[in-house]
Amino acid sequence: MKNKEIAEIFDRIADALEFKGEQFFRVLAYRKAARIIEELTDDIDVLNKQDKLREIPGIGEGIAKKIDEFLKTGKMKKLAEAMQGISKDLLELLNIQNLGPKTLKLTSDELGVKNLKDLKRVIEDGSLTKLFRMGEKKVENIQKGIALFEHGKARTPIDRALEIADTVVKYLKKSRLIANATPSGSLRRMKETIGDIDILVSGKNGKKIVDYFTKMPGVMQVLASGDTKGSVILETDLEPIQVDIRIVPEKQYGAALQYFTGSKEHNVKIRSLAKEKGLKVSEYGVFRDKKTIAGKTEASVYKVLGLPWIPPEIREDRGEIEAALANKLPKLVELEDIKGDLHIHTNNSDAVNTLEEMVNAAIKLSYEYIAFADHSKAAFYANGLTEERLKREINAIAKLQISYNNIRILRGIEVDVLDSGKLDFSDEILSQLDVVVASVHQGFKKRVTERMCSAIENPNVDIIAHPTGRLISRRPGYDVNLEKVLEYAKKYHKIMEINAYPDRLDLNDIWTRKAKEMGIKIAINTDAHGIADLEWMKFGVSVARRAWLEKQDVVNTLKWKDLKNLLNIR
DNA sequence: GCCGTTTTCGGCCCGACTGTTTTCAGTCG
Repeated sequence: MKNKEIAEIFDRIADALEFKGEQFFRVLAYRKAARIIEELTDDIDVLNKQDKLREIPGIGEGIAKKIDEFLKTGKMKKLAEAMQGISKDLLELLNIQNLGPKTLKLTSDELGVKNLKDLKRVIEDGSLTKLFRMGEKKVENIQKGIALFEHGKARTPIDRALEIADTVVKYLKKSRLIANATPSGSLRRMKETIGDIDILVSGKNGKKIVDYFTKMPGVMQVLASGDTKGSVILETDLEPIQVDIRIVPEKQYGAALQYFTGSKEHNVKIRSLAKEKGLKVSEYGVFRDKKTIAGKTEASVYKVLGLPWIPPEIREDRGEIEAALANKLPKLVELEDIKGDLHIHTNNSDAVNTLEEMVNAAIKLSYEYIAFADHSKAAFYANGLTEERLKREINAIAKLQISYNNIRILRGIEVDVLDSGKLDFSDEILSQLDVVVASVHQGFKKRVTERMCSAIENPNVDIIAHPTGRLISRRPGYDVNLEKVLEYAKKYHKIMEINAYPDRLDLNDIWTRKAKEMGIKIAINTDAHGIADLEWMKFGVSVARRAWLEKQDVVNTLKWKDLKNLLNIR
């Protein structure tokens, strides 16, 4: 698929045009196109051949033509034209905080800056300070931006970000000045990784609150501190992270929460919808002329626009506003709907807890069932089970089940899909199990699509685990044609997994939604290697919610007797 | 560049903070 490549080209064009001072909205159009194409699950080449590109909102005549040009010739004239006289190295510098397109253009025109090295040089020799509207402070801020840029501003995984946000909220709430504090932004939308942590605060004395905030333990640097806004870089035991707070009066909390939760794209659409109705939406409320007509609660903001409240997880401008207008919002699956976990490890392979300890932990979560899926023998690095040890585990589970009548303990395996495409255990053994979870753990570049498809064809296989194998910010995932794998899953009625391990979250939101649209059932599993990991279920549910999944799309929301039928368990 | 039951032209979300200025431009979210 050329989707990613094309999205990157449009982003590059947007950068170049922005740098050159092209009309803001034209730049925006390219950025929007890039985002849409990046999120597309269909092959752009196929869409183009079917002449369907123009049906996608945000892709018009101009962009469609450029895509066609690129797919046919491998080139795009517009890119070469936009890049005329500038280099990739120069545009990279736009990622430096406090250095925007205007300033970069000026340094390039006046001082001949072409790359990071040049930029550092003009700071060193003092020539940057001499530019129009440039002063010492601005240069200092650009230097700080460079430091962050060089450090590589990594995005923080959702689980870590939640912990940090929790610490900040606790600190804030200790102050009497503060009535309320809520994590918002991408954190509230439960994106898989978080850039900055945004926290909305209500209280009366903004200035004092910001002061208190910037004095929090661990603050390395204060980026901004005004009457209603504060921004700091916070030291953590991993990477430093930016934390922003925004202070509003109690009666504007809903409007501010709506605004601060985003996404930006969602808000742009909400605000333009308001405009059509002669209203104005800002973080201070919804206004008709100068009169406030909503804003105390988030629901009130949506209501005056004629919309039901929209759950934060789907506020990405991926059709949620249109669905809300048509009163067709999904009733999203919730953590409380989950009745079991179908992918759990024990100390029989590479995990820390025993069968019984895991069973007891599952009972505490009020689960009706759990399935043990230890590794198979090919996963020797994970102390995978041999046939003999699997048999022993099966017997142990049978024994355990006798003393636990309030939970069903399912006999399963996470069986490796071998390089040949065969499974690591014979059909005879697999057929004795309640749940077979198949996954690829090796040979990431060896015909992964074909191997997965042949695993799906095996009648003993129930679930395909972590279908792309990606590890967030660490490993891109297998070389796999997911579209084809999903088609097979659909054909053979197999279940696809959302692996809730925070570094995996695999399938992701976009592909899970695609799977749902194809009518494929999903299992949300933690892949727990210890009791504490069972809590990861909430991250998996968040992915499901971001993918618009409803309770009936997720197999482990089923009652035991229904799951039993689905899996044909004796 | 995209888009359209007010438009095929003229809009396109809205505001805070900072630094460098004497009223505003640039950056960010």
